[in-house]
Amino acid sequence: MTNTEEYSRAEQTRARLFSAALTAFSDHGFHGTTTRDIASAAGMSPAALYVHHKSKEELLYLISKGGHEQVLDTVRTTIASAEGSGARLAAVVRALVVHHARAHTGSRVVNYELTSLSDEHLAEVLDVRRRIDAEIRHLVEQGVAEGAFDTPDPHMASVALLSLSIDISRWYRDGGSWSPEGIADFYADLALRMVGYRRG
Amino acid sequence: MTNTEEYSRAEQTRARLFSAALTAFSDHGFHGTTTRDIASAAGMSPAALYVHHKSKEELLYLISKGGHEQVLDTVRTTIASAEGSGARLAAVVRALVVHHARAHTGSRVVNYELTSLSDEHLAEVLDVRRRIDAEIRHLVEQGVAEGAFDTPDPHMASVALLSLSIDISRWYRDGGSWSPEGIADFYADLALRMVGYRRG
DNA sequence: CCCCTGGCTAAGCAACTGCTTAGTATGGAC
DNA sequence: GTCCATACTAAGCAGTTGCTTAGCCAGGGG
Repeated sequence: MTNTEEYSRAEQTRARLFSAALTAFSDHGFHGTTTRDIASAAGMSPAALYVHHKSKEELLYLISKGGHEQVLDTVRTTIASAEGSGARLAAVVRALVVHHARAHTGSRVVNYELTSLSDEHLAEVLDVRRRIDAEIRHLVEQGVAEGAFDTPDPHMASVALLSLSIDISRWYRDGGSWSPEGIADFYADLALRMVGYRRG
Repeated sequence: MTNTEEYSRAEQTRARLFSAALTAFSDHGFHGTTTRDIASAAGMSPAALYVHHKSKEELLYLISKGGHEQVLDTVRTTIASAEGSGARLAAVVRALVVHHARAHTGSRVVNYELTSLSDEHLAEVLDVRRRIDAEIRHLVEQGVAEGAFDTPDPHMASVALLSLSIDISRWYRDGGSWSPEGIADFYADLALRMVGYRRG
């Protein structure tokens, strides 16, 4: 091993290919992106991609899986760090909004390119997705059980909450008049209204 | 003219190509769909596509433009047919939800394949989109002016309302346990909560 | 000094892409 | 019956696709 640095040369190259693929997939879609696009954006020849990754699809898989796991992690950490259903929901929505706005490029790939994954990879990603859904659903159901929330359908409400956050990656643009944090504050309030939160 | 029927043979063929393209674009994306896919799904040779359409992109344009115009039309008609800001908002959201659920295949293309349009076509479609946004924004602003709605940011609230409706086309699946109408009723209530509606 | 390994490239293959060309079948007008 | 516009197809062209092959090159260990 020649790895005296924190990250080996191979790891740095892999990271460059990863982020080149992420940007390209976000801008032109998976099928609209060529391996030559990715390689040249990473400053390498097309063949170099295959030194570090099995296929173009594997890059999409790494992006999708990693992106979903990051969201799941954020949700779990946020829920654990707040007390009370109202504060928890507000904090989670805030975190989800900030994430989907700041990382809107990656989030677009994560949420809109799933159909280009292989069956096995898709199943894996959908599994993480189900865990994210479950976290939000439990949070809303707990709030209702406690009497802090009032909604006729906790499941549908949780779908709507996640939906609202995810869709930010579709319309958010850098340099607009709304900051991720500004949207997050507004959406956190919106979320409490949606679940019929009443101060306890 | 040989057109004794209501629709000429050419019009029927164009419609078949249109709906074949719509399904294919929705399933595999614009770049993931080949002209051969579209033609064979419509029961024709690849060359037949070019008898009726200038290019593959033109089909996407027709789908996107038509889809957006249909939404604008629905929104305007619905607003005109209801009285009072609360009833209007509920009716519009209901209509938007039903549309994006029933026509989720087409709506996916309409909302997620815009980047594959030519610059001119994209500009045209974004123009219709801006008019849809404006309708919703005016509706919310009017409700606030009347004192029927209470929200700290009518513009952001209207973006959230549209966002929630559009994202249905991403997650809705036929044959699930939720009907378009069931979701619509829930979302109409959600919308009123989001804008802080108070009975007047 | 030589060699070997990890990281990379030039060249290219077979399949596929959007779209065109040149031509065929059909059915109504006259 | 002849004509002709309309609706279509078989074949193919030039460029592009994902990915492979064969080999080059730097640099550390022996």
